[in-house]
Amino acid sequence: MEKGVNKDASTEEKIKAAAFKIFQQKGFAGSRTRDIAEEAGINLALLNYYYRSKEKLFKIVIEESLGQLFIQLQRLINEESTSLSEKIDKITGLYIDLLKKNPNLPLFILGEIQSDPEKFKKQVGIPDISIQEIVTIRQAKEQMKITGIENIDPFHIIINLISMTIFPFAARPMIKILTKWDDNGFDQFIEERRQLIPVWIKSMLKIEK
Amino acid sequence: MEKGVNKDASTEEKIKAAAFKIFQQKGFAGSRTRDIAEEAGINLALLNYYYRSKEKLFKIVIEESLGQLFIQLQRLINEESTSLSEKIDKITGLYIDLLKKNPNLPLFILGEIQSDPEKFKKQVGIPDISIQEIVTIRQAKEQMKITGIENIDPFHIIINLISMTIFPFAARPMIKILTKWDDNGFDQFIEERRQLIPVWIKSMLKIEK
DNA sequence: AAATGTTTTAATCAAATGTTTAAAACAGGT
DNA sequence: ACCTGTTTTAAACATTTGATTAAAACATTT
Repeated sequence: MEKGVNKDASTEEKIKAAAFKIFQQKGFAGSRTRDIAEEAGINLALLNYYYRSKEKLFKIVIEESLGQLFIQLQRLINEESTSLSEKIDKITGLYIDLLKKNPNLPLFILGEIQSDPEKFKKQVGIPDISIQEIVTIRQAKEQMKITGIENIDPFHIIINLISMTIFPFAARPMIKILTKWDDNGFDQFIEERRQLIPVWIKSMLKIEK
Repeated sequence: MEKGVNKDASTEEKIKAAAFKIFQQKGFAGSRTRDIAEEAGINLALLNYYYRSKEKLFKIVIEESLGQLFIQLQRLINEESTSLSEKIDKITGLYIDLLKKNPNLPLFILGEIQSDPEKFKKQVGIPDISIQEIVTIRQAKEQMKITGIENIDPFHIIINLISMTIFPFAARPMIKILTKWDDNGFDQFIEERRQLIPVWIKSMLKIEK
């Protein structure tokens, strides 16, 4: 076997997948390396053998989590051929698709930032994608020559889109408790929102103050 | 001194206040009893002397945190004299006022639910206040005899109100990183939203699908 | 099959951390 | 001044937990 390269990827992957799951569920401080090892079905020492330390493993999980979220987003926003209206549809859909696969992701990311903003800043290069989002909408605003929203910072609209899309996932456990829905009920609720959110956002762009 | 009653409330309060701060910032697992003791400026053993255990102290913090959030809300919603429009203004304002004082609160609560929903269910009686919110809007919907939203579950509107109000606080550290705002800039942003959110919500109630 | 490099395991270490203990300091009543 | 109950402190305890070690198991090459 080639030296030092192909170290049986399956074990390495198993650990990372387990770390993803546990970290997202419990956060960094709440996750024990033993839990991750057990979840991965491997010996505890292997975790350090492959990833050196809990911190390093965590950093990888954070980076890949954010990567999932931001890279796709960037690609979408930069498509110059698509209209603003279409972009709103697509961004909403993109978020929802991603979050349906990783419903714990938003709270995980936001929680870790809150618990230690400095560490986060160091570990992750600040993504300037969201800033591009602002630029996009700002341009579009002019393009559409809408009167009456001149005084509303388009950043509000972006935050609204993101809030209405992401927040229900962050609040999912609480919503499930309150409404007594099962996974299916929640899913249906989200699918309704997939259609509704773009309508609301577009109407906001037309509202005169 | 009277026996067993007035146990120098100041110490007990100091511990609780410190616990509030640390728990909300770091979460349960991320908080060390030593941190709390230091923050409170008291000897470590006093924490157990007054509150028996970290768990018990945590439970108190959770309960009072939720209390702040829900009790006021309930009072407001039950005011039969105020119109729906006014209620929307007031609920938005109430949330914002509360969150300006405790910006870490939403992420703290939601994060703890995510990390262990069962523990949370046990520790806190499920608040049925939010359900009343639903009822309120449902009634109002009929009152207003709005056509066209017959097929939109008013729960969506409530979630939108809550999302647009709470989420920016949950994302506050990230927003501050992205926009490079200081506390003041963020504050101004929120004050704009205090006025804007009710407008958006009311317009949603009028949108035909 | 011997040698060499890689992966896995069981056992152990050292530090962190929630909790307890025993004694001291303090306050109020007699 | 003494007693009694309360509050505070320093030290210690026991467990948890991230990390390491040394040896075993496995695979590949020669």
